[in-house]
Amino acid sequence: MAQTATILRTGRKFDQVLEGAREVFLASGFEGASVDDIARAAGVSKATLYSYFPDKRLLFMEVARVECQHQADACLQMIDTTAPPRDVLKMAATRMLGFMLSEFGQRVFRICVAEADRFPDLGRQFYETGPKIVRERIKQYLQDAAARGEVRIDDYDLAADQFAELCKADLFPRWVFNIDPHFTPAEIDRVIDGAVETFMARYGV
Amino acid sequence: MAQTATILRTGRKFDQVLEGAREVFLASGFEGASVDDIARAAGVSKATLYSYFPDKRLLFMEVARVECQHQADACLQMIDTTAPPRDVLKMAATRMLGFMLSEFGQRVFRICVAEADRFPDLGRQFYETGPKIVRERIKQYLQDAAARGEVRIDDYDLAADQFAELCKADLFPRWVFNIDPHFTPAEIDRVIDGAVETFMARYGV
DNA sequence: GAATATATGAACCGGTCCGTTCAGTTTCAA
DNA sequence: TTGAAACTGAACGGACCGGTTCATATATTC
Repeated sequence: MAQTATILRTGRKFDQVLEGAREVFLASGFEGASVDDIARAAGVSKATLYSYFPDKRLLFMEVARVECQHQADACLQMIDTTAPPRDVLKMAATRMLGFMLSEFGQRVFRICVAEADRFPDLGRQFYETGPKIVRERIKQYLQDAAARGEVRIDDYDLAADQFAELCKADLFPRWVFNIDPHFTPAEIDRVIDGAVETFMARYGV
Repeated sequence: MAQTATILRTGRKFDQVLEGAREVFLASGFEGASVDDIARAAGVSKATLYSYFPDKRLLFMEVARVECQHQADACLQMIDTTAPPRDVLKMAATRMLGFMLSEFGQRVFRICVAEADRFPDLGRQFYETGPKIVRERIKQYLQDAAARGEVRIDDYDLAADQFAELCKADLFPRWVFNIDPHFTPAEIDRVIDGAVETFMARYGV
């Protein structure tokens, strides 16, 4: 009979399995990770693993779900939005790049892109629990700042997207294409300052 | 004895093999493409395929090499750089996005990201035969325009990178995260015009 | 301490895939 | 026409992988 293909959350070693899967999936992607590897990394027998998760795919989706949830939680801590625009933007840029350039952020991005065919919702889920939240925050801040007369913007959506993209100048191609994926603080500051400067040149009062 | 592991280019069906491999690799990536699929797509027996290429990996690398070469050739046709900056930038943006948003450009990008571990040089090769060439062209143009007093720029590298990133605002996240990867000309124009406007607000005289 | 739930590990199955082999066929040039 | 080079198709070995099974062992609960 068709057993309900859901996830069993009770049991002593559920968290071990999830943590091992997280580790191996992040390191090797979906296809590259074998279930035996995951069981070994989790310190658990394969039979135990399969007693919790009906198949590899659902295990992967659960790992992705939890990671996206963590990301969303981390995004909730925000910045002092009463400071001058240049300072707020600089803080926001620093935070965004901090995540984007982290080992973890890069791995997640790679997996989202690589598994886009196999898991069409993965990218969406990742975007909505991360970039989208940040984008909405920046947009909200820009609207408030405009009300205070600190900036003048016609298209808030585009402005927020532009700022996010400006922060990736130079850095993003370098790491995504594996050219020189090692950044000094000076290099990052150069990009952030340049992004703020360009953004304010267009939208500052 | 150790046969030299090089590629045999003579033979009637060499091009067929390469074309079949191109088709299947672009559609399915490296791991997703089976050698049997490629042989079938090429209309060639697997034995023939292996008489030309010592293994799947080298076949993939040769396909990537040829594609990157084509990309480099396509980049050589450039734009009328005597026009006003706004027009030149708009043309350049249209060309860049035309490639980036094309089915082919998107597939290549996905494969570069997905196979970054297996083929560390792939991303570099792709970058140097495409984005880098465009970047150098834009940089050169900006220097010429600055000499003509049309723009005022301190960091040409950063300016070129910023412009390229500005062109991706909104569009890039939407397709890379599979959110709404269908763009109307109006949406593209909005981004391009916004990119030119922001760029010129910062660097225009 | 007995009963029950949970975990083990090793073997196993069906499947896919890469790469090889080989006897037989087609192509092509001399 | 003849002979060598290129090609075919089908099969095969060996490796890996996802998922299952089961007899045994360990932990928990009453």
